[in-house]
Amino acid sequence: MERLTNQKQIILDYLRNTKSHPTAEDVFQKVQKKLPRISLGTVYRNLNQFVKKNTIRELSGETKRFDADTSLHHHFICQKCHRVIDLNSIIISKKYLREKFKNIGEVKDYELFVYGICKKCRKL
Amino acid sequence: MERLTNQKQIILDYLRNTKSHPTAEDVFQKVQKKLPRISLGTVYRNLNQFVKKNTIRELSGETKRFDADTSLHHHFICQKCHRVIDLNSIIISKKYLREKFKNIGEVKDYELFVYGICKKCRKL
DNA sequence: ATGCATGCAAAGAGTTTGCATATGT
DNA sequence: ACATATGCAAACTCTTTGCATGCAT
Repeated sequence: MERLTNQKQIILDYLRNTKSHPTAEDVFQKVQKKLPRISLGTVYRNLNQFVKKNTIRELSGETKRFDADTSLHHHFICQKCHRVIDLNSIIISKKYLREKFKNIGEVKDYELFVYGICKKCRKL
Repeated sequence: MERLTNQKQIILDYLRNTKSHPTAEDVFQKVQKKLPRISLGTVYRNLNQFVKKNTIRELSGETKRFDADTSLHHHFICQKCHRVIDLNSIIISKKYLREKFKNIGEVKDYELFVYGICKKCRKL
């Protein structure tokens, strides 16, 4: 059976309390403050385990990022500061896509990335 | 000024004549058949140059893939064979997104990934 | 002739893995 | 007690880069 370790709890806690879509390295650095002896390998192993169990989801992009919010939502990626911002409005329904692309394959999921310059960077 | 080499021409030719959204390694292996002495480094350098010039586009995902079709279209990614299939119908307009997310940032582009099991794999 | 591009090999990121040890159940 | 998880380091994959040489302009 899977075991609930301190490392796991703290990693998951961090992911659930941030909206920053951190990379594995980010997670490592944050978690390290609470568990100085944790290793990057452990972070990777746990992140991958969480993804497999669908506890978190992985965002593909230049660098992989992780998101503890597995509900249907999308992302805005700033082309300047590379920040990832949640887009909470659902833009397309899965049902619609399923119907639309039934001759391509069986649609399981979808992900929309919107690229641009975020408000903060726009101001600079 | 940028120089047009044999290597560049053959790489671009290959990209323009395939719909397979190859990875850098794929490109290398194909191009190697015509230019046995080409190096992976050259392939990477040229792909990056093309992306910068907007001659091709880069698809983010588990592994980076490249697409010589820079027009607005989306992708279906098979979760089994990892094939990338073009989805040619435009599902959302850029204008719509621009308006919808104007309080988040300035929308420049967007990319829709639809995940699922492709027809071919479905049959297995 | 000039300087951008190439091949090669080495170096860098990011990620995974083997192994002995530690720890949750 | 026992199996899973950890820390550490080595290994792997993907990508970039430095350098001497080649080649397009």
